[in-house]
Amino acid sequence: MSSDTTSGAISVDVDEQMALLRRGADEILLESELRDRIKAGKPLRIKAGFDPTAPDLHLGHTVLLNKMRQFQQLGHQVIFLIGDFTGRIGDPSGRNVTRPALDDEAILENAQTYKEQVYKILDPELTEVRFNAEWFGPMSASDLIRLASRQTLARMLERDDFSKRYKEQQPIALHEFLYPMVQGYDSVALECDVELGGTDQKFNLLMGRELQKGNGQKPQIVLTMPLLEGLDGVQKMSKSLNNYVGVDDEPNDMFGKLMSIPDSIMWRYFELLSVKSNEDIEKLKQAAEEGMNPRDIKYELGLEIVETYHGASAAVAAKEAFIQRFRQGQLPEDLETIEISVGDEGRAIANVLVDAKLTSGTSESHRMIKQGAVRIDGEKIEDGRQSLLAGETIVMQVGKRKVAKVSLV
RNA sequence: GGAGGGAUUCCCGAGCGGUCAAAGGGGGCAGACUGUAAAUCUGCUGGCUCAGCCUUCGGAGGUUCGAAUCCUCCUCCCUCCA
Repeated sequence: MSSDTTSGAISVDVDEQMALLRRGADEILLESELRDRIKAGKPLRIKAGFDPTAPDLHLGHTVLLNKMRQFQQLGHQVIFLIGDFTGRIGDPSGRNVTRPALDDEAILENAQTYKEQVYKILDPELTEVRFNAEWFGPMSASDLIRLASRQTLARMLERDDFSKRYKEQQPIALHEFLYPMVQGYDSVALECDVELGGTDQKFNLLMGRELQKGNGQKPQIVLTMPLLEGLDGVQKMSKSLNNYVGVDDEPNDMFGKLMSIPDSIMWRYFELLSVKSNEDIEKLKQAAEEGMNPRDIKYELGLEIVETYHGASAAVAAKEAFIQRFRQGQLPEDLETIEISVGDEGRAIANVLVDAKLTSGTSESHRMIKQGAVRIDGEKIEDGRQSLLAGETIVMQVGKRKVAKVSLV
């Protein structure tokens, strides 16, 4: 990233800045305010808060980080706020039950993981990492009550999930009302110009505007980003749905997972995750219309993302490995040999498959064999009861994705 | 405190006392095809010493030749009334 950006002078044209910042955004409130502030030419203070609940990030989380990076590219100051204080409260957003609070140790640990991971995307020079316990820790009860006095019950119930729970007579703990106020107060403490968040955070982000107004500050601009769909292309990316690409995934795995997204959502991935310019993405779309294979467009996506987390050479290697493995049906190169003991009598194939962790049980082994998915040294196996004897080293495959080199002893 | 309803295989959700390893959907996996681990089509989806056997239907007992289906008690969840 080239940077004389810290000087405060921003050279990029206002329209161009707006086009980049608008990309993928769900809403900008108010867009005219953002334009005015950018036009003023001073670096803006951009905040995004992260609850230290997720031990590690997946690409869904990086949608926000990517938007933050764009602001940095344009020379603005980004604040990565770790909600260590608010993490103790638990965020009710989109939940219908009260979340458990985290303990101190977990918070510290998670915060550390964040710091390690985000600098793969953000420019450390232009990133301010803050913890909100900094100002809430010393806050007195009277300060907090004073803060709470600014809001009303009616205002709180404007929020969908609160009003829904209220109507359905579900419990809403009082402390949950504090969360939006506390988050909003973060913006006051940091004097933010812009706050980023997911669409589900809109209410909290708007609260920041109100509290800033009440404290004589210019209200922040709110920019919401959509939630990224997971590998299935439908549901939001999440660990529990197992449709995610983890920031720490191995290069080959990461590349492969990205290749498996439905073609229909690949542009969305570009829009929300890619560091490519709008023009470059436009060019790719053009090429697609002219008949470029969607697979090759996804290669571009995979290359870029693997490069971000593992470096350029790993990205190229991952792509090569993918082509060899799945397009040409070759075996992966760096296969480790595992030793499996078969005893004097030999051991049935169904069992060796389990020993090699290729199947989860002999029932599955037999099932796979019945379906024609099992090969040994390239030859299809018909009978799982057949015994393998010691002495040989063989390559066992189950389906296209599971392979093991096995030394029988 | 009172009155009802429910707990089923990864998830949702059917289930007449026998023909239920349990419908259907989702998810997952596999095969075919391909432009890719896209799309589409087909199949599989409790375990095992696998053409046979064994263990499942909240938990513990009971009735019966036989129970996911009937009875008793227990645990948890939901709805309504006070």
